[in-house]
Amino acid sequence: MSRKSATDILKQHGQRITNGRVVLLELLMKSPNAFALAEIEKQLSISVDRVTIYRTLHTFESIGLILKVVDHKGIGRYMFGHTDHHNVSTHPHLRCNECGKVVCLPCLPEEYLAELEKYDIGEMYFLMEGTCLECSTSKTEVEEL
Amino acid sequence: MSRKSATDILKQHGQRITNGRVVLLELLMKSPNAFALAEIEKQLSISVDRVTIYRTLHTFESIGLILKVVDHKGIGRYMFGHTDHHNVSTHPHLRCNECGKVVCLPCLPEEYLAELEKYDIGEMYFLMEGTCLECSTSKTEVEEL
DNA sequence: TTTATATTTGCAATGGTATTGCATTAATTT
DNA sequence: AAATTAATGCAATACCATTGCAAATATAAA
Repeated sequence: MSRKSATDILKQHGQRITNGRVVLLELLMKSPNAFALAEIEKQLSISVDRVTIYRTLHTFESIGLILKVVDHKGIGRYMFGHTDHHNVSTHPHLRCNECGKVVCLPCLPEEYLAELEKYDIGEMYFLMEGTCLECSTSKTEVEEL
Repeated sequence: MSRKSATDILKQHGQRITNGRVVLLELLMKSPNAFALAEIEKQLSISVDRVTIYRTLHTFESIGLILKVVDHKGIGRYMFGHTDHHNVSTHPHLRCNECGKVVCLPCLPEEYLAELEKYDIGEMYFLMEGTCLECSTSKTEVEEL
């Protein structure tokens, strides 16, 4: 019942297995962070060209493996998963400024979503930047010392 | 009971009155569009340097005259007003792909906002891109011809 | 009205993210 | 192992945005 390996997932989607792709997908899979390209480059265990990373991210996005969001500075961030709905409509996210993780927020109420149906929405950005519960707890503890 | 002029607004905020600032603010005031810099440059009646426009927009934003949002391509867009709450928390927006206008969506339900208070939210992006009611109505009419 | 001041402007240069073209390399198919 | 097809790396480029600095301009003070 262990999670599928990056390799298996790639095969399943008809992707070629290369070091770069596997390593990149593994990185994205092992953390709920929303990585910017610069962060990915630093954290990859092998050296992969910027361009290749971008192209691979686009591919992963197009086959629904990862979700791209644009943060408030206009920088693209990529995270594994979060693609269980065909869009993110009912599934807003919070990106934590402390730890970088992206946590899922509760779904918007049905009545509210019904309102939105009128608008033929293509792209939806419901990304917030704040402090996740974990980080705000540990901050409080430090302050109390 | 007519709306205040751009000049008056600027004075009221202790801003110096220059052609560029007045013309820029007038442009933003006369339309509910969320302008990107390229669009502003095209539509200004006088020539103003890119850098000056950016700096002026930042100033306007810092004094609460305009709101900046980042669209799904990572491009900054600026719109007059929409700053009646100290942030946009309860006040999501829809940017229309047809006409470029930004319309305000209904506030999020109280219960939902209460959920969000836990997260110490700094930035909130609830910007959608879709079709506003006006445009989707006129589209339907054309299709029906 | 003139002078002093503080802010705003424009230009040039720079930073940073993202993309395109193309020849090379590598993975899969036969 | 050869043929085929896809992925990679490099260099160049496109775009959005920002910084530094000297010149210009708006306001305040004399």
